[in-house]
Amino acid sequence: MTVNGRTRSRTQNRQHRTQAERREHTRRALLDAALKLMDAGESFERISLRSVTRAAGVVPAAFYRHFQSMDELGLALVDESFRTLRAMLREARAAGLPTTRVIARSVEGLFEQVLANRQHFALIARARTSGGVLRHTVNNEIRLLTSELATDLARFAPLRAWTTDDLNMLAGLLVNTMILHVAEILDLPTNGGGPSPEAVAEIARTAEKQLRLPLLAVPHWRSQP
Amino acid sequence: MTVNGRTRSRTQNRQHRTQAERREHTRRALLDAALKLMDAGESFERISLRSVTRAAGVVPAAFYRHFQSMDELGLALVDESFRTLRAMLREARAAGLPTTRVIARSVEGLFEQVLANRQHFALIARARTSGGVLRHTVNNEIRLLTSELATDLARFAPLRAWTTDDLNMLAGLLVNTMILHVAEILDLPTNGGGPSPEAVAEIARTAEKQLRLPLLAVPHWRSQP
DNA sequence: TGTACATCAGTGAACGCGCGTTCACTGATGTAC
DNA sequence: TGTACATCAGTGAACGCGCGTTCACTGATGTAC
Repeated sequence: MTVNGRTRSRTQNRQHRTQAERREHTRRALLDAALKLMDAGESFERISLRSVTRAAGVVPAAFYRHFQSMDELGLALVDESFRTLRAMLREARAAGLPTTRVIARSVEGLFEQVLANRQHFALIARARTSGGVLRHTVNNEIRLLTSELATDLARFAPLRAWTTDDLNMLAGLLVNTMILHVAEILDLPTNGGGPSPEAVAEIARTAEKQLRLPLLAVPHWRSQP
Repeated sequence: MTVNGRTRSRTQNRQHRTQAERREHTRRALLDAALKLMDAGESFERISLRSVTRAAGVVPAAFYRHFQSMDELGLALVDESFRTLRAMLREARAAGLPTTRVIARSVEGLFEQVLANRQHFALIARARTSGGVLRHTVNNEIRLLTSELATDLARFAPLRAWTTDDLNMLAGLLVNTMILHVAEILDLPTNGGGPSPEAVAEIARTAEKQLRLPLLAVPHWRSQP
């Protein structure tokens, strides 16, 4: 590959013919570069604009053709990540509610999705306690998901008499528990391809128990304002 | 105050006569400066060595008389913070276990301590999901506290038949829940002195319910290996 | 279809800045006699 | 107690580096005729 060849392929963004395609290609490269750096263990705050453009194979100044700042890129990533998560939840709801082993199946399904979308979930898990704009956005999204879960829960017979407040309390407990275990999954050492299935199964077992325990108490809880 | 006077007071570290006192004074100033910066919202990773020395009123090079790196200072802070937390827990245990309103009292006590030691708890809460050395240290300490709680729980009659695994599962659920709410307390807007008592009480109410619910299920749980 | 001009994604060089780290130094405290 | 020397916490200047941001530019794609 000649110097000339390399230069041409960079400025032309290879196989993309139209400007719109080139533009989208670079934008994606920037987003993916940031996700890759986060997945490699860096917290979003620590990632520099220059390291993103470097990983995307583009000059630093090119960044500004797509985002005004790293914060803006971060918000785009949060958006994208929650779109992944919501799509997953929508599918899970559409599939109907199996009455047997609901909990075990849900945990399995979530963990599968987490491993299939490592980068998006790592962003959410990491940004949740970071400084800056991302933290608030992520926490708001999580609050939203929690109250959606509360609405779902309200449909179950044993929970119909519960106050909204108590439903949110229960949903919050379940969501928080799952977030912890998702973070654990993402922290697992990953020797080529993913963490060991045994380690994942171990975490899944604990997660299932921690979900089952509070639900077991439902019939004995007296919900009052 | 003359230029001469200012210079003298800086090099002499004011009222400290012995070298040991001077040394300790500066070390404390560095630790406190880092805590102050974290309490102000920065994540530990983002705090620069120079900003710490600046806030401590000392020249950057002086830092190295006390710590080899920011990581070393961070570990000293984690140590200190968990010493605070452990002291609190030890006291709570020594005070005996009130049989009525255990949960409400525990939550109140913890939240009081959190507000009295904002900086130490903010460090723990923030470092838990940061990158770098601090995260592992903090998570190990939390795992340790969790298994200590499991040991305590084993003394209660309804839990005597539980497996160690299940006790740890329960303790993990309780600890994780409390960590979430401690983080919420620390996130509350603080208008001079501390967050509004109403906001704290609201979080306390949710926390109490989220602890009470799984405990309510204890008599109905069949613990088996 | 062919030509002349406009658009604009990406370039490359430059800037000033705060960073971590080094070093020889200063001057107050500590110590041996 | 007084003196001479050692120790060492903190100084101040300097370094090279990666950072975010700016700018005039280049050259391929898009468009009007």
